[in-house]
Formats: sequence, structure tokens, C-alpha cells
Amino acid sequence: MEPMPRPSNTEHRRGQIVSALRQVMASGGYDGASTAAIAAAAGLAPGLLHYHFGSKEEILIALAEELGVALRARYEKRAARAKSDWERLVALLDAHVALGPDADRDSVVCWVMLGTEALRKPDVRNVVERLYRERLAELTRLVEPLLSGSRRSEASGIAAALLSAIEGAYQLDVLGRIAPRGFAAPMLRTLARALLAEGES
Amino acid sequence: MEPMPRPSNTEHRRGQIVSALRQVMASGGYDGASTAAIAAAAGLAPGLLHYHFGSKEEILIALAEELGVALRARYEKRAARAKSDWERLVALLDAHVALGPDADRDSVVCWVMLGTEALRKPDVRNVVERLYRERLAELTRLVEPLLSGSRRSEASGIAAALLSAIEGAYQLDVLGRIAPRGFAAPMLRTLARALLAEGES
Amino acid sequence: MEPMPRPSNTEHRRGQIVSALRQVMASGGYDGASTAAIAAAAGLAPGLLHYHFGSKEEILIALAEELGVALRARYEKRAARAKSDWERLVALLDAHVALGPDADRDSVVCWVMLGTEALRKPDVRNVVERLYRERLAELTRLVEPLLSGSRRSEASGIAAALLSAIEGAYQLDVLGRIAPRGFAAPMLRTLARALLAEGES
Amino acid sequence: MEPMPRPSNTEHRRGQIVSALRQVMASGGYDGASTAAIAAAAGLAPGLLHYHFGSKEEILIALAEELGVALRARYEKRAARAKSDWERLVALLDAHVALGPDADRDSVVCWVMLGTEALRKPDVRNVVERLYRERLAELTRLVEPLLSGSRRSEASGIAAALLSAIEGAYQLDVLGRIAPRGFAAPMLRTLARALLAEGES
DNA sequence: AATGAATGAGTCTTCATTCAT
DNA sequence: TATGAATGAAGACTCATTCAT
Repeated sequence: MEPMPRPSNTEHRRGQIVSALRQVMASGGYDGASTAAIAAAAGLAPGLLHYHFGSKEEILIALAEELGVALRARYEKRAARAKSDWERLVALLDAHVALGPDADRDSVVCWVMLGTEALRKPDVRNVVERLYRERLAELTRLVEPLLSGSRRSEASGIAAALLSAIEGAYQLDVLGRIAPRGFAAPMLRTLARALLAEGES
Repeated sequence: MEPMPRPSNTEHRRGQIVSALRQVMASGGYDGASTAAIAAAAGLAPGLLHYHFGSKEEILIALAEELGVALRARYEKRAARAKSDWERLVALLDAHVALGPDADRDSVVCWVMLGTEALRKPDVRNVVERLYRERLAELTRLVEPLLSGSRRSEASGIAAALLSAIEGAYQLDVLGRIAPRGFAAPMLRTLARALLAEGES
Repeated sequence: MEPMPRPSNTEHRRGQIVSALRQVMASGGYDGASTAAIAAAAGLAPGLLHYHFGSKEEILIALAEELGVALRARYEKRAARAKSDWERLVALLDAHVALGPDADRDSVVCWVMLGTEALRKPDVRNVVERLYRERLAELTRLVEPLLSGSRRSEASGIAAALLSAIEGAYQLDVLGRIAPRGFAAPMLRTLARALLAEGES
Repeated sequence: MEPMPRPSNTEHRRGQIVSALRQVMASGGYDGASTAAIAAAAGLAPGLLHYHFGSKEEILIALAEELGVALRARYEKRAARAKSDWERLVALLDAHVALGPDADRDSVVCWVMLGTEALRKPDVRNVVERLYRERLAELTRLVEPLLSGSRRSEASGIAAALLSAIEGAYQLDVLGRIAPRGFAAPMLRTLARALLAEGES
């Protein structure tokens, strides 16, 4: 009789490790996130990291993916309550920057750092680029119905402006002490409203 | 007979080294910028770096300062030709992002990386924060005269929005392949126009 | 009711593991033959290796023994067809180096590697030395009847010369591109003939 | 005034390090020759190895080259005293295996180990193969004049046989306790004599 | 017997910094 | 000022071995 295969705990462990990376990286940067530090934060033996991940970079990539998933989850939760196209757009903006119980400063810090790491790690870059493009596409999709027919073609430009503002707000937020905490959410609404209104009669 | 004291070349050497860091860092990241690599790029012996700088971090800080100076120079050159408040604002926006002969991709890449390094290096952070605040103050100063008296208090909010968009545009630009090259300059003008117009009857 | 004790499959498993080592080692060296790689090649779980063997070195020793057994089998098959003392000697030489259906490049590679590993692993050394001595003794036994009485005492010297040539041929063969493939068998016959003839009137 | 460039000590250091590798490797194998062990044997700081060599493998390659040079030196010293073609051949054989003040057991052990390492390190293989081929060519060159015109074409086959015997003798010698110490030199002379005589009336 | 996760010592290598000259 | 060799403390990663199940 075949022995019952034990359920693999690899998924759970990978999650633990990715969380540990997020936590360590948020406070010490990717460089400060030595494998030893990650393992310690996860409460695991150092060698175990390379049992579940092929390299440190793979952990970083898994973190990037996870940030993408978490953002989408935050967005969908808010979008479910939205009653109009405008509210849906606001839901996406808020999913990125709103304070509140689901705000996650560590994730924002990691996201900013990922942008830098992506610059010279092709595999990271691929993932990060994809996530950027998905955000841009989603923004474009949400902006379009808010534009009068004659301005539909401006949707992607407006989306790019909004995405820029989001990413820049992350920078300012993460650095702290430059713009007040929580400035981003209202700023983005104003921005969206202004861009949508512009040119209308 | 006393030998004639050689004139110090320290300033020149420091400049060489900072330039080498910019160059190496732009293509290989701060991690890739080993002191040996910087020295090689500068055509100097490795040991010389620590004669002119106390540590690698000091070189990074000097680079940050230099980026600030260069930006200001680009701005002032453009501002000199500006004939109105609006053109002065556009001059500052363009100084950041416009393509052209004085565009400097390496500097943009380094600036983005500095944002990350600042997160966990207090001395770097101080400089970077100061530079951010100076930009914000300058933007506010330029936005104010473009607002009707009743909206003067909105100036710093609008400035923060513009600064966010600038920094975000850097991210998108640096990563490449997300928004088209050169999208930032017109986007920022539109943004500024929309924010200034909004609320005006 | 007592469960019927499963018949031990240890012998079968040990054989599987030793074969996997031969295969992995032939292509990746003893260093490349990590226990994980051996287990993978054998289609077994990593932990199982240490159930059937006390250590990695024990697997290596078992492989050495197996190479000795296989050589003897190849020799005996050929010796059975030999019709003269000379043909018996040729049978032994060919058992070592002849090309043909029972040639086994992996084994030759492993044998050469075993010679190196034996140098610093006493337990391996014991086995390898024993195998060398058995070959030398067998060669001496086969050479003796081919010598005239007055030269009987030269038999062990001639055997040593032949054994040297065999082992050296392995080296050259394994490295490839030095001597042509298949050069060893005729070379050894010539060598044997010359050594036996030398001094005969 | 240009400062006088200090003479580089890199060549000296490289020599030291290669010697340390030979020594450590001879007693502990290539695996046992950790960079730490090599550095310790050379009396140097661990980090210095990678200042003078790009990798551990480069040290191994330098050792291979050095073994080639040393062998040639031993040969040329003996060849200078040779008074005939036959004595020149004997000089080469003895340069490989003769006991005496210039015999160097460590080098023989390392040479045998290099044969194994070459199997799976392409850069090592290239060097080792070249050295083998040079030996084969030199042997052929020395054997030719000793053959009557009609047998000239056999020279390379005889050279291959002699090279095999040399390499095999190394194996037996290195392993010890199989053939008596010093058996190789007379054995090779006999072999050479027999191969040259064979077929002559 | 078997599994596969877990352990932790050990490997090669990199690098900021120091130092004798 | 300048050189380039030297130092030694990390760093990521590997791996034989162990262990709970």
C-alpha cells in the first residue's frame, strides 16, 4: 500500500519567507536583508531558505508577485462597494494610497525598493514591469467611461499621469517628513477630477 | 629649500570620483558600484578614494548634492528665458523631465536609486530630504502667483501633486517600456494646467 | 493477525543507488554527485540514501566493489572462449579496454575518479588497493606460463608494466582527444608481445 | 614628478599561492584544498587569494601550467647530458618518473588529481589536454630516430604506449603499496627497448 | 521502508577599508 | 598625494546528514 503522501508545507513556508523578507527589507533595505536576517525573521534555519527558494532573488520576485496580488485584493474589496464609474476609479486610487486598516507601510516601502532592484535584475524587472503595465491598463479602463466620446483617446495619457502621481506619492510617503502623512489620497482625487474636467466645456 | 607646496587637487579629484560613481551606479546600481569599480571608472587607484572621501557613503552624499546643483542650474538656464509666471513653472517642470541636450539619464537613474538608499542611511536621508523640500518649496513659490487670491492656500497641495508626478515619472521613465519616452513633459504641463484651472469658474 | 513481513528490498535499493552514483559521477565528478543528485538519478527520496547506506562514502565503496565484480565478469566471459595461455592474457587485457557491447565508459570514468578519491579516504583506499593487487596478481598468473623457465621471475615486472599501461590508457581514454578511441586494445597486445619476446633469443 | 612605480609582487604571490595549493592538494585532495586552507598554507590572509587570482579554479590552472614547466626543466637538464638518441628518450622517461633529488611526489599526486578535475572543468581540461599532447609529441619526436625507416610510422603508436605506461605508473606510484617504489623507471626502459626492438629482425 | 523537510557547518567569493611605501 | 597590496568580516549558497511522521 502506498503511504499517504504528506501534504507539502512548501507553500506555507514560502509565504513565511516572503513575509520575512518584506519585514526585513522594509526596515533594512534589500542589502540589509541578508539570508541570515530573513531566516531569523521567519524563525527558520538559514539553510531552509534555499530549500524552498532557488535563490534570494526568487524570494524577491515572489514578494513582488505578492504585492501585486494584495493590491488587487484591496482594490476589489473597495470596488465592490462602488456605485459609479467615478467611485470605481477612486477605489483603485485608494487601494494604492488610502490610509486605513488595510494600509501597509511595509509593502509600500518594499514596492519602492523593488523599483530600484528591478533596474539591474532582469527577472525582477520582468515582474515589476508587468505589474506596472497591469496598473496602467486598469487605470485606463476605469478612466475611459468617465470621458466624453471625443476625449476617449486621452484615457491612457490620463492614466499615465495618475500612475506617475501614485508612484511619486509612494516616494514622498516613504521618505516621510516631506508631505504630510495621508496627503496622497485627496491629492489623487483632485488630480483625477482636474484631468477629467479639463477641456470639458 | 622648502619644496613649493603643490596646489591641492582635491576638489578636482572629488569631482572625478563623484562622476565615476554616477556612471557606475547608473548601470550597475549602488551595489554594483564597488569602490574598486568606481576607482576603475575614474581611472584612479582604489586606495585614493578613501584619501579624498571618508567612506563610500560620503561619495554618495556628494553625488546627491551634485544632482541638486545640476538641477538648479538646468532650471535657472530655462527660467532666464521665461517671460511669465506660467513659463517659469514650465521651466522648472522641464528642468526635471524635458528631453534635450541637457537631459541626463544617468542622473535620473541615480536619483531614483538615492531615494532607496536614503531609506536606511540617515546621512543620505538628510540630504535627499532637504533636496525634496527645496523642490517642493520652489514649486510652491512658482504656483502661488498663478492662483487667484482665494486659492493661494492650495498652492502647497498643488505643488505636492506636481512633485509626486515628477518623481513618479522618473520611476516610469527609468524602468522604460511602460510609458513612452518623453511622455513626462507634456503630461506635467497638462497636470499643472488642470490643477490651476480646477475650481476657477 | 500479524502482517506478513515484507521481504527486504535493501539489496535492490543498494544496487539502484550505486548505479545512480556511477551515472551521476561519470558526468559530474564525485563533487557533482551530491546525495540529492544521486537520489534524483535513482528516482528515490533523498532521505532514503542514508537508510540504506551509512554515508556517502559507503556508496562510493560499494561502487568500487561493483566495478571489480563487473570487470571479473567481463574477463571470465572472454576467458571461457580462450584456447591458449596467450588468448587468456588477451582476454584479460580486452576485458579492461576493448570496445564492444560490454564496454562501459561510465565505469572507466568512475574508476579513474576512484583512484583520486582513494588518495584521501582510507576506507576507499583499502578497497581500491585490493582491486589493484588482484589485477596485478591475475596478470602475473597469466604471464608466467608464457615465459620460458629462465624468465619466470620477470613475470611480476611484466605484469606491472601491463597494469601501468592499462591504467594509463584509461586516463588517456577518459580525457579523450589525446589518443584515438580504441587505441588501447591493440596497443596492449603489442606491448605484451614485445615484453614477452624481449630477451628471447 | 611621477612616483616610481613599486615593482609588483603579484608574480611572487601567485607563486606562493600555487605552491600552497600543491602542498595542500597533495595531502588533502582538491576538495580538501579550501581557499582558507590554501591561504593558511601560504601564510596569507584569505582575501588575498582573490586579489591575485580570479577564482580557485584559476589557481588550479596555474598549478597545471607550473607542473608542465617543471617537467620540461627536469627533462632539459637530463637531455643536456644525453649522448645519443636513446639516452635522450631515457632522459624524458626519467624526467617523469625517476627517483632522485628532483623527484617531487607532491607534483605527481597533483598531476593525477588534475586528470580527474579536468574531466568536468573545461578550462582545466584545455590546459591538461595541451600538456598531454605536448608530452605525446615530444615522445614521438624522440622515438622516431630510433626506428628503422620502414617503421617510422609506428612512432606515434609507441609514444602513446609509453605515455600510457607513464601515466599508469603515476597512478600505481601515488597509491603506493601496489608496485614497489622506484619500479617505474626501469620498467619504462624495458618497455621502450622492447617496443623498439619488436619486429626488428 | 520511505518521505521530504530541516539543520547548520562549511564553501567560495566580494568588498569597504587600511596601510606601508 | 598616490599606489596597490593586504585585511577580515560578511555574503549567498551547498550539502551530508538527521528526524518526525
